[in-house]
Amino acid sequence: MKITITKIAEIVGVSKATVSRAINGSGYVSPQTKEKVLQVVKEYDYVPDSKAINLSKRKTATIGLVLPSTSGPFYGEVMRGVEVVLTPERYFILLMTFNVMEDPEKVRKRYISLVREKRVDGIIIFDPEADEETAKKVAKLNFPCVYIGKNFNNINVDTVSVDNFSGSYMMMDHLIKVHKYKRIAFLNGPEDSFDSIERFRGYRYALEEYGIGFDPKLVRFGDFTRKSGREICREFLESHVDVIFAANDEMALGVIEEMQKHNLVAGREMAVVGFDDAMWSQFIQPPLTTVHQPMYSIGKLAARMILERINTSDSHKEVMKTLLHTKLIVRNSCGCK
Amino acid sequence: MKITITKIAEIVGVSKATVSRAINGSGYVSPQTKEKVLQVVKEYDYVPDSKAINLSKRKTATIGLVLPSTSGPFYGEVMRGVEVVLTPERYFILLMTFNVMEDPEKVRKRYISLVREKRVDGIIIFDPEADEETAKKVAKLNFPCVYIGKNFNNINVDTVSVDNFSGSYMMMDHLIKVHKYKRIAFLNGPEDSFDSIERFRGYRYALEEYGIGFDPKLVRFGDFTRKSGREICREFLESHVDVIFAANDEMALGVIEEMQKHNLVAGREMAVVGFDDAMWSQFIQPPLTTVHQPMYSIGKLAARMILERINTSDSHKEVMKTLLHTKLIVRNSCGCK
DNA sequence: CTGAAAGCGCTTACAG
DNA sequence: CTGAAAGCGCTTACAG
Repeated sequence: MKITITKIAEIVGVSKATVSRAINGSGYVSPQTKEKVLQVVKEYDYVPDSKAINLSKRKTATIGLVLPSTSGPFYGEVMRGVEVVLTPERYFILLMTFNVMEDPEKVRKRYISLVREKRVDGIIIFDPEADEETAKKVAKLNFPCVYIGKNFNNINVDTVSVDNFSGSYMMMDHLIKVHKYKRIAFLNGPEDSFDSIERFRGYRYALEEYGIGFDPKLVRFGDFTRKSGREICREFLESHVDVIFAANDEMALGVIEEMQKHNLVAGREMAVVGFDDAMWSQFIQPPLTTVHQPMYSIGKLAARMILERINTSDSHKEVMKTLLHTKLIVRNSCGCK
Repeated sequence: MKITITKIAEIVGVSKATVSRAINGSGYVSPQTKEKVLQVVKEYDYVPDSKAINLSKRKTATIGLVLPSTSGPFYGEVMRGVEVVLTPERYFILLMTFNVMEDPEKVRKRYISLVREKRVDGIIIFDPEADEETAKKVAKLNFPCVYIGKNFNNINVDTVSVDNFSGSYMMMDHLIKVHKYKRIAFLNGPEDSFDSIERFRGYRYALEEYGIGFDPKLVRFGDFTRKSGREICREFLESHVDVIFAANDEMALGVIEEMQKHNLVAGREMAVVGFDDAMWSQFIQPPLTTVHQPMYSIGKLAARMILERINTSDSHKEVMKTLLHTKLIVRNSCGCK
């Protein structure tokens, strides 16, 4: 036998409205009535049904969080950041990832439904492969939403991402100023990856800045996997470069592994650096010099932006495009001791 | 101006009931009416509000998932397993972790509220530190729920966990049979950890089985951290043991690091093995021999059990206590090449 | 095959 | 300070 607010009201001998007010501390209730109500509530162990509250209040107190996967190097940090700001505000997190369905487009449809069905009050989307088409659809929903990792410049949607350009530049700065490297190879990521493009831009910019000629022969496209790191490493082995700057840690790891196979050690015969500061990057031999991405901060910021959107009724505040700084992590693979 | 089922009904010129039936494919609707309805639905881009559906159907189509943290070594795998079975069944996942609040008891209250408020249809709880008190409370709710990693034997709640005992035994079997080690130190976890207890039990059992005397001096309690691995390693350095079997990978890593400091390499001067198969355990030097826990399978199984509970109305099926097998991962730190 | 009506379990103006 | 009533936006017997 289910116990509802109606029942409590009957037992106490007041109206549902009063019970509601007593429980929520909203509106006036005489201390005596309030006490009586609260006592019966406790006695019957009554807890309001959130489904009814949600419908009545037209909100769900939950935020959707879409991630590329759960097991990746830093998605956990994003989650943590999101949680840290959302939990104290009494929001719940609805998780959705790409690591389940074959077709990413299905996931995109699914996260769009999430908001169209009003199952969440806002949504944080980390979808590195999202196309502008999708982003436009999302923007059109006119709903609290922030994209992580893509700053769709010409689309009217909030974003928070990392300054890949300056991160890459900082790394180059270290390689050139501290190590005096000249022949710096760049192991790029996929051509259409926004991150890759920015990191490559940082590479080129630094080259120019320091008056080192850009040599297209020193650039190769990989696909962010360890395997492509290995393969491309082989190609570079003969061309006598000072350092391979891989656009992510996975590929850097591949390079290091390939070198080991040839009895070469990274940081001695040739330096190797990465980007991401993956969890394991400090554990490999030699520990990897890389660029740390502030995933935790990203999560926190994204969550704050969502709350901001939810709480400001002015449905047309200007779009927020935020950029966070990276941090250079110097370990040993660059040649430092 | 919000578009609801009532509006659609008006436009088409039928009742809400019919619209509902047409959309959901429930009950009879003439093909003509159905088509008309669906067309207007499309035209106005109507999507039913899930909050209303939830209330009306008295369910939420979401499952709570409680995890110790998001960034840990294998929680991502649990999530993935859970998602893989829940997503095709059209369930959503509400995530809650311990990595946010100072006080774990608060989180426990929070996840209990989750079900009391009926915000979810079922809940999967991975809470290694949960006491019996909490488990009893949860059991009393009489609600689809499964605990991961604790098999509260005398409590009426579904559980799925890993067979730590046999995992530990397998490791011992390898150390003794393959490597002929005799002086096997055990670096235990916290005394009150259920996992530790079982792993220690496997250790002792194997010793007995192989007629190796149990030497209490070869057992130390750590706290599952890298730091305690380092500290305890020092104590063992003089006592000339063949191998240190750490109750988890973190501590094994600590041991290896401490050895390095003394210019000792794990697997040569002294073997070191762990338990967990943490993400990075294959990357460290030497790669760690350890016991793999099937976290992905655990996630899948837990999710299946929840669905089972939800779908069988017989509210009193017998309690399910499942145990999954671990797998020995032989790498090099045990002395294997 | 379709509609009127009750119901899901709350909240919240409004009136007193 | 409190209650009656409308409303949130659906679903689902029930009757026809």
